[in-house]
Amino acid sequence: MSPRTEQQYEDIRESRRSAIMQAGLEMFAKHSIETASIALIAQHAGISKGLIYNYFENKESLILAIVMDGLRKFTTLAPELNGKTMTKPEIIQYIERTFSLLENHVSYWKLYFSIVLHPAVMKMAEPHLQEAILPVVDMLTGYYTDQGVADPAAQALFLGSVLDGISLNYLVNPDLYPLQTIKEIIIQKLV
Amino acid sequence: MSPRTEQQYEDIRESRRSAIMQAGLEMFAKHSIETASIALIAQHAGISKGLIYNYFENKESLILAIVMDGLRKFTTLAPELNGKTMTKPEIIQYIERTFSLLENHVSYWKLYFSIVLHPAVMKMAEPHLQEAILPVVDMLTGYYTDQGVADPAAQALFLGSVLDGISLNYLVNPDLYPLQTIKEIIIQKLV
Amino acid sequence: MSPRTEQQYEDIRESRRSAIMQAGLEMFAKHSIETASIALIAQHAGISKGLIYNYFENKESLILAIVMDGLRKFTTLAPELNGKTMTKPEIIQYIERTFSLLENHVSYWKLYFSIVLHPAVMKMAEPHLQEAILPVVDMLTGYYTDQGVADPAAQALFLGSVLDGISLNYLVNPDLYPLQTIKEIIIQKLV
Amino acid sequence: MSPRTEQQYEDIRESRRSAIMQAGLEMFAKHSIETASIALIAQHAGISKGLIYNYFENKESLILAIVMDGLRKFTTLAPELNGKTMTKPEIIQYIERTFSLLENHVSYWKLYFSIVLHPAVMKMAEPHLQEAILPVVDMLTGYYTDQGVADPAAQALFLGSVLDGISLNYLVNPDLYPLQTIKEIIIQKLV
DNA sequence: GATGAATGAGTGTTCATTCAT
DNA sequence: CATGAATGAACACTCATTCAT
Repeated sequence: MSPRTEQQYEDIRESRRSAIMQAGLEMFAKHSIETASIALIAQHAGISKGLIYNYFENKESLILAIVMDGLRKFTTLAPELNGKTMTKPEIIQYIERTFSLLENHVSYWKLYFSIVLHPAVMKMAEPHLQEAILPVVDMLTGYYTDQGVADPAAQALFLGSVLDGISLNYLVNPDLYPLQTIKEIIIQKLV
Repeated sequence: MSPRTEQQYEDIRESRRSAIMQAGLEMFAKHSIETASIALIAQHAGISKGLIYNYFENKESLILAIVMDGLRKFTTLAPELNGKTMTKPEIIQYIERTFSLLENHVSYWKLYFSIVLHPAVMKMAEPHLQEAILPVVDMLTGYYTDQGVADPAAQALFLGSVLDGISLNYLVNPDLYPLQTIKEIIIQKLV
Repeated sequence: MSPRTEQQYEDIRESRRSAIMQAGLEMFAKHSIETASIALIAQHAGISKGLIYNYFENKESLILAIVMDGLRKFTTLAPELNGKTMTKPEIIQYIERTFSLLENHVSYWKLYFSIVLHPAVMKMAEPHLQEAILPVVDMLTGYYTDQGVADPAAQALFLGSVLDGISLNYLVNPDLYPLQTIKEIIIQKLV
Repeated sequence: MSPRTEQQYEDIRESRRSAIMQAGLEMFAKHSIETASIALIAQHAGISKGLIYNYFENKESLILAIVMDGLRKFTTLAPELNGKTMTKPEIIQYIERTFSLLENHVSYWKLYFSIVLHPAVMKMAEPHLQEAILPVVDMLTGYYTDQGVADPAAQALFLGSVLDGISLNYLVNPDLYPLQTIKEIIIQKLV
């Protein structure tokens, strides 16, 4: 008789929103950002097309929300430094966590790369990507500065690029890429 | 006013085909594979839409042709080995050539990555990509075997991944990425 | 905390219904019949979408109710004649009342005209419009018959058309249209 | 074998464009601007939806083109004055021409009114409407100035409003409205 | 070889309406 | 009485592809 309570509505919205983002992530990763239609995502989520627009203003907003959500997972990997710089065990742990994240969220990382390379979408996501990546780069730069290497910023950028390249190759064929062996090579050569 | 010779027709066809591929490459890189329409490519090439179908069966074929063409440029970078393995100067030269190619064909490499990440197109291009990359991986594996490292195949794969990662980061922002400094780091650490 | 009486329920219903119609009128006039959505009207009235359907069967019924309500305001302008015909002061007063109504209900009259011109809605509203306008036309015809003009019915129709035309032009730009001057011209020329 | 000549393409385009505008006019007048869909217009014109977009950028452009076309017919009604003012026979002839135009283009004038009253569309068409109407108002003002009436501008505006009102009432029910009789009343009372 | 008019399936998005609560 | 999540049909618009010339 009475309408649902505020809390009930909130719960419904939260779980639906999550489900749509999950379905979106899977379809975007499987098909590509343009090829995965809203209709397909809706079907995959088991809801009507129209409902997606009850939760996201448009396709772009949905993509951005997915990216931001994934980015949050990424940024929480870094240890709390509180002004100190990283120790060697910490950076090793950070690399290992990055690889775990990669293995546990293959779909998200596929999406991440397709966005980084997609001219239109990148324009929209880049500010947020930069914001998320900057503290990581700073952290790595601080580490290499402590190590006394010649050009710490370039060294940090290099490590970042290496992690990207490995991620990319791993994602193209997760089953065949020897991620563990590669991880050991990184730690041995670059840390 | 005599009719054109067979050879002349052949030349016209070849140069038209080339122009279409060039226009396609530029538009695919600037917009994205889905966003760049056949109409746009035709306009960019200064010809009619219909004519493109006189040279390529469909959009997919055009993309594949562009990729194969770029891949050919990539595979000819490797030195002629004739059964021998690479020397250190040769591998350094190979890395330098790779970077030159990158700097001279930014558009192509953007396209290359967007294809590698694009699920639908990749299915079509992957066999050819593998075929092109295999001899390079073999070559690098041979080099690391000579060096006596523990796992030469993994080491070769690692170097390939690193080159990919650097290419990717360079392409996202070619003006800001310190490609020369990074190159020196690679040679120092990985060769 | 006793339950509401029948009368209280009735009052709530009546005031809600009124508020919805007011919000509808404003939104239909501001946007247009098709562009003003039920969601917008609900928002403007400060209620939920669903509640509108508790008071009106559908969008069309809401429009019709608004039109009928406005029409009632219009028909009550005419003086009580009780079988007599209008005098000159009465017709002048009638014209002045019409213009006052126009100035006081700009939004309604915009809606009125958009409905008159709207093929689909008109089919639905026309019988009611005719029914409301007929006595006015009869009244004017009676007046012109008394004046002994050649074709009193045409004269009455003419005055009606003139009032429509002035209303239309006034509504398109209420601030710039010299309604008072125009009123004087009507009285001078047509009464 | 060879493609069509420029002239042939031009002819095709011209006749198709006309046909689309004609179909658009009819459907917009019959259903209303929002209710008449592009699909309906295409069907009425016997072509595909997509083709309309080969000739008009979007629905708005099609509407605007139809309005401008109709407006041109309207503005060519006025006599060539070359700085002189209108004589009484000329203004009578102008009014008669206006009514003929009305009778011959009922659909167009329905559309005209629906546009004038449509908030969104009006914003787009208003500058053009004003531009077209201004010289007519000036012409009428000149005439009344010659006649020595008290407020010639208001008088001209009044005549314009009257013509609008008559048009409106005529269009609502062309078969029953006594246009000829009304015309005589106008000439007798307002000229 | 070359053109561009034409098609039609597909896209993102909107919105009146329903209904469980 | 009142809510807003949910639906689905409809819409404007795009684009790879075909084909008469």
